Amino acid sequence: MVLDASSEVESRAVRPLIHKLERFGPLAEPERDLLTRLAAEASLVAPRTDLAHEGEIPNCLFVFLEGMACRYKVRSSGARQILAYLVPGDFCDVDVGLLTRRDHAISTLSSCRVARIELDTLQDLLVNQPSLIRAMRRATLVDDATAREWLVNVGSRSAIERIAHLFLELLLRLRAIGLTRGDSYDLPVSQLDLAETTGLSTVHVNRTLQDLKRQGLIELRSRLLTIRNVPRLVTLSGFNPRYLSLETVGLP
Amino acid sequence: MVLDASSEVESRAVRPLIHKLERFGPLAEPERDLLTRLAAEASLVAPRTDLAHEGEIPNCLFVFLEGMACRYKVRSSGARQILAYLVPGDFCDVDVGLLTRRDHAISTLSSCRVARIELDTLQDLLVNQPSLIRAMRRATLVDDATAREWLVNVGSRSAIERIAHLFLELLLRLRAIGLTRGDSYDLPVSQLDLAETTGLSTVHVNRTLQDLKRQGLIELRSRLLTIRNVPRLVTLSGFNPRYLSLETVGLP
DNA sequence: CGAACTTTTGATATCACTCAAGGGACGTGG
DNA sequence: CCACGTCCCTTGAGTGATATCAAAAGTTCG
Repeated sequence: MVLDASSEVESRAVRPLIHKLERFGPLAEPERDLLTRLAAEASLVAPRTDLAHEGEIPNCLFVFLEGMACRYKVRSSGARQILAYLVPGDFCDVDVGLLTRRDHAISTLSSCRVARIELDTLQDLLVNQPSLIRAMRRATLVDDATAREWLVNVGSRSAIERIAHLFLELLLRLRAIGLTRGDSYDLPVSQLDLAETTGLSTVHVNRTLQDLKRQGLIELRSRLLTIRNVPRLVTLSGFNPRYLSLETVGLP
Repeated sequence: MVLDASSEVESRAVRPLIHKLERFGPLAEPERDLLTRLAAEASLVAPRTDLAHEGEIPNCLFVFLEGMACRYKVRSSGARQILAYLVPGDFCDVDVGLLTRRDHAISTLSSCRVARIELDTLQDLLVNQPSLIRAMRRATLVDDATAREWLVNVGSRSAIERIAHLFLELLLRLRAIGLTRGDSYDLPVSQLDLAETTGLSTVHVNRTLQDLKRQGLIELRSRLLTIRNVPRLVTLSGFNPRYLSLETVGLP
């Protein structure tokens, strides 16, 4: 079977997802085929595009194959709080069908490749692909644990610790799906995004990044982040990777 | 059938749970019986007792029938962050069987009545009580939404807003299970607990509470909280109850 | 009645915010 | 290819909200 150029891209794009789900148990051939077919129907979405709005009645599950996206809420004051980062292999809300209205919005940060699973299809999976669904539920439990760690982050860490912790989390999550080179990875987000993630002002994020650079802990230029000293960053932020359930990836 | 005094207490204790689950669809008689039998085996747990520890391999699901408990994490520095409050009718982790290790601990705040569902039993429910499990999953989605709102709380609200928001959330959650009298409810937590919940220091919590009292917004004496002016507290904290999915309860 | 915990107060320190403005970088259109 | 707009990043100065430290006062409970 010969693949043309565009379907090659699509079949490559599904790898992070399969990679991720197989951490929770092997997938059968039909399941992998199913996911590959899914990826073939994914579409490209521009940066800063809302995929789902707060208050909306949800009608599909999103699967992220490329790029970076986020969940967020906006307060009546206009302040935005980013609640989670979505990286390739991540998806939103297996139990979306049980939801009446969304309590938060979902938006791309960079340009993204995103697949959608309609409610009908999902209903079918729930009945006929129990092992796939089980893997997805496990992945959701990790997402929940990550949300809790974020609460610890903004609730009890200093500015420099928050940012260091976030950078280490992303290092491990991206490494787990093969999207790092050494201790470097693409971080296609602005300092405003980081501020809205960590509950800091943009000015303070800027100064804290400079601090991290001055200490020789990171490099960050044109949206490429390099962690220069992982162990010191781990110590600084009190990072304990257990919540990510990524034993196989590990820190150097 | 005659109930003795102690089983009367137990059958009363299950009401919040049934109340809560029935918000997501009616329960069949056998399901209610099942829950009532469950409650009959609940035990009393002293205040400040850990029910589950971080790092542990979980072996049961907890169901809270009376009192107040919490999820929390402790940082290596010793700082504790409370992640969620558990009130009567709440339970922990339907998918607990898929978990390898707990990423956080669970502890009582006040004395509590707690039932346990062993993994075997839960496995059975998952197969044989789909509508009960569906109701429980819906409840879990609300818990997730609540966790997100807490992230907004500590990430972007001021001290007074955080505390006001927390008090309103608890007012609605407790009202939904019939544990308020007017705008008053038992809040069996110390100011240290509130500090660890909101990411503030105890001293600042104390001063912020005084501020709320001085403004005539709340009264708080011997662990009984009365909200004196709900509308003003709503405005102050930017409280939007939608995330709780409690349309039926409402704010005055 | 004493020990342990919790709440309260005062004084001081600091981390992070706000406001304001300047300096890239990048894309678009003339 | 330059001019211009729009983001985004950076810097400075001043302020403010919240933390820390220390100790007193109140509460609970054996």
